Amino acid sequence: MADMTSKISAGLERAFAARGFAEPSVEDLRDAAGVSLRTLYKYVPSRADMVLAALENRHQRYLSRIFDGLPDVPEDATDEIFARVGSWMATETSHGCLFHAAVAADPNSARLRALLERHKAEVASRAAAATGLAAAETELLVIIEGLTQAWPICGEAAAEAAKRLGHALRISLG
Amino acid sequence: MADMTSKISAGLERAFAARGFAEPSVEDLRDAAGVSLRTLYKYVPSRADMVLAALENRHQRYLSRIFDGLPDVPEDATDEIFARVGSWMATETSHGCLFHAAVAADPNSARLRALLERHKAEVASRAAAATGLAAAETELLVIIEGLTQAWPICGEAAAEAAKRLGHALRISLG
DNA sequence: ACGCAAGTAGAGTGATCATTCTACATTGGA
DNA sequence: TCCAATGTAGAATGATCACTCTACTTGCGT
Repeated sequence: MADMTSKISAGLERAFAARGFAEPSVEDLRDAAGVSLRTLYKYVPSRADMVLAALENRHQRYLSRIFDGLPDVPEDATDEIFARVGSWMATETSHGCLFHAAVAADPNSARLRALLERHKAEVASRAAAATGLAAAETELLVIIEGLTQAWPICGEAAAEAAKRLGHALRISLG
Repeated sequence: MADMTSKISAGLERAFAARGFAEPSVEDLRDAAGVSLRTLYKYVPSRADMVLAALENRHQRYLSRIFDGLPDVPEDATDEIFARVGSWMATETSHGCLFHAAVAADPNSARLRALLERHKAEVASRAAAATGLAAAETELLVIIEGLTQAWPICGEAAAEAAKRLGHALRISLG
């Protein structure tokens, strides 16, 4: 069932986001997914795969929450992206990026690294397209990453700082 | 002995930086510290304290590597800070900030959170002072955090982007 | 009705690992 | 010279935990 797969992925994402990657036992993950241990292992054959399934789910949710239905005017889209990243941090994650956290928890996993790079590459390229700042894709990524990591420390002030950096960048590009 | 304490802290920092916070067993940490298990536990009474000792050591090393002996001219100091952060990433850390990684590995530790905040607050305030951009401390923190997280993905290009953001920021502040 | 496909519940297993404990070695000061 | 402090080496211990297995239930197509 596709139902089962997405129910499990969503539950896993919630569990890892709330409690980190090290702490939850597979039995905790089973509770979060709302299925039996046997079924959980049928759809997701190891704990490492549970991490990947959770991140796959988050990737999709993040992209649609940040980039769907942005304003057409590039200046407005830029501010809106940073505002949405701030709101994402406020409601979904109290501490940093879940992809970086997963890699930090298991730095030797090549699959995890690959997923992180795919996620960030897509975020950067969509941001470049929506803001019309294609010549400054790396700068946009730096701002988004910085906002994400600074949020747990500075809160809303980080989003305001990101917007000001976006304006400064646009001006300096002429 | 003060010797023993700093030898142990340095070894622990090396081990956690190389292999993450989850993987190394206490016996691995003992090997990295170069002492016996008994002595290790005498100076650092639990694995959680070993993480804190490693981070304390890193905090000092990071501050002195990034901020010691900066140029007096604010423009030059700004570029130099970003260049040094890039060089730190290149030689010390392949993936992200060790403090964020530690918090991600154990999100419930209040001591770890406190240490992260103290570290970032000091980085931000020293950067603000050295660059003469005291009015934009949060922007500086966003750039440094962004550079640190984007480095594993973009490499040296992240440092160049950070420098351009620094210039744009200085211009926009008039 | 029936039987299979797919689910639940939860006990068992084997490995790993933080922490403690026992036994021994060294060293420097009185 | 002796002892007390501080170190090394590494074997128990006890808990946790990923993963497997057994036994039972349910719903659907024919």
